[in-house]
Amino acid sequence: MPKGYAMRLTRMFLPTLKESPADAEVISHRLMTRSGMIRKVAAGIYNLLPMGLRVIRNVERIVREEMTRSGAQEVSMPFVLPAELWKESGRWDVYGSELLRVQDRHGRDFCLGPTHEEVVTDMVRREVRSYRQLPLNLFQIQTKFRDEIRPRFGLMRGREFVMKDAYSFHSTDECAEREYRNMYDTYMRIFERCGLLFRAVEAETGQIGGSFSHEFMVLASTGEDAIAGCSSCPYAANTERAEIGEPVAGMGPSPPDVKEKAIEEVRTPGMKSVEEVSAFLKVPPARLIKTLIYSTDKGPVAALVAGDCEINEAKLKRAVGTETLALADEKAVGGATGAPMGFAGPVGLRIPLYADWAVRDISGGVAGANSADAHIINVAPGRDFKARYGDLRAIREGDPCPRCGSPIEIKRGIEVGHIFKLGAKYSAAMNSTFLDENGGARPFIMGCYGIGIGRTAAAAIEQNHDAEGIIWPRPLAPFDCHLVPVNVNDSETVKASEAVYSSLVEKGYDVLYDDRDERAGVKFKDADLIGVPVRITVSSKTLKEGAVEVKERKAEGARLVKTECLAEEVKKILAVKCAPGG
RNA sequence: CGGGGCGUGGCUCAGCCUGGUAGAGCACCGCGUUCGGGACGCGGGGGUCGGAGGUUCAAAUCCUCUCGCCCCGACCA
Repeated sequence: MPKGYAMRLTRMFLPTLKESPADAEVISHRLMTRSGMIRKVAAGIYNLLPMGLRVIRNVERIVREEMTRSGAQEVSMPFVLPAELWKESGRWDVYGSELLRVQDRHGRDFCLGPTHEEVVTDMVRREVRSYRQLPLNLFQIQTKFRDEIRPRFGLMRGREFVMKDAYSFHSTDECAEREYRNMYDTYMRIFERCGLLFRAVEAETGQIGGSFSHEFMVLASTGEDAIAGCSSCPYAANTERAEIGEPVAGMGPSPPDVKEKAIEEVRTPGMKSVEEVSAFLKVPPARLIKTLIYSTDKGPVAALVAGDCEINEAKLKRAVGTETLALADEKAVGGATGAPMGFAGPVGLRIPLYADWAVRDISGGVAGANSADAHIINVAPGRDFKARYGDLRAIREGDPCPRCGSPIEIKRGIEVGHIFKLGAKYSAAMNSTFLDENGGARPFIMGCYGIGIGRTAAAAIEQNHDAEGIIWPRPLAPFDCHLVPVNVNDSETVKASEAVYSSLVEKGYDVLYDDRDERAGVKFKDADLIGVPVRITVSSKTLKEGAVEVKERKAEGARLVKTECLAEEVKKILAVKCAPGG
């Protein structure tokens, strides 16, 4: 077995902090800063100090090994990318201000790479001519730059960040889907090896595009994403994506005894929000027909949802079949409804109406009257307006699972990985083709697969910490053992500590040796903060019994272990959940 | 991009309203005591108060501009 990494704390560049900097609001950011892993250089841009880099390298190593094992090949593409490629794919204009653009001395346009579909597509189209050279999966672990509107949360959401991105090229859909499943399985292995609690969920494709995708979410209460999971079957999806089945007719929110009456206009001065109208007219929110006007590339449309529901814009976008979708501004609302914002309703509207299933079952509904300060009551969908019905609302806790009908649970997660089946989106746009069996030119079918390296490390902390500090899962831990001599002025203690130090390193463990002349309390606090899985405390007290103290970071108490049994004990502790090859 | 807030020693912050010689805690250096959960005493070093301009006898403090950073919002009428 190769020797482990030995480090004395008196020699290590490890500035720990008692207090956390004022700008760190999430726990991983605070703990990474306090434990001397990272330091901020500018908004969303960080230095990685030795302790932080060791963790990042651990994530990278696992990702690299599993990607390679799955058949992907590592490459390295540039960080500064020429504008031409981005203009060719069309994204130079649509990516927006997240794309940091720069010019060289000749005034030529470049950008800092936020992702590498264009470059890899260009690379492959230059070299790959035949279906015989396919499939191909190329990955890199590399720095990206996205000029986020609001960088925050340390490594969780920086502007500059390290990402593993992989791109696969195929001659057929079936082959691309096979690779998608291969990557899905690979990602499962990667995050399992990282020792994280996570879930793979169906996801929206967003800016990258493509036909379907999954996100890999580390479960943590502080996560930025909400995920919907079935309480009894494996269905799980990002709430942006999660489907809701068509409800059985007659099971709507309205009481069945509401009599069908003719519509009637009522004055509702200044009552715009669902809450105001509901309270004013004494009608439950579920009987309001919330009408939202959207501007799309197919012109204005109206979206109808029950007053107690939230619209899901991704679903609306799909239903309308539009590329762009944005809530209409005051002017556009006026143009479509003839009324100021807050009084739109479906009755008499001359633009396409898209309605959520739940609206169909409303009787005695209330909606805007399309004139200022007025609503209409006794609205009956079907009688008073016609709309295209579908699943348009955001999923909620307790909604039925679209697969099995059991109640949905909402949990929070941190997106650490995302896989996409892209299809021919980029290859077609960039005229990137190969020759098939019949000698015909066809665009590559592509997939792309990303993992946020730094975010994975941050997510591990969000998921594994306590009031004292980080509790590293062993595979990501910067060290295996944290060796603490209680008093470095006691020669017996030092002698025993040095012996433990060299013997554990000799056996292949990475050992952090706190040889500082500090009080025990200071060393213990730092040890808890840094979160190395095993702490070994050496003191004259226990040495009298020929023993040292072993404490697992994640466990409560410590126990005495005879020095001659220490190696065996450490091996036993670290073997639990020890990753293959790690 | 809109709103709000903050820039004072390496870190966390007070001082600003009401202008008058720049402070505390932590960290750092020295000496001593202490030594298993962020010790104590004594002594010490370190800050053009983000930058520029203005008002004033006098500006960290008031005014203007500027830069940086942080928070909220920028989809639910």
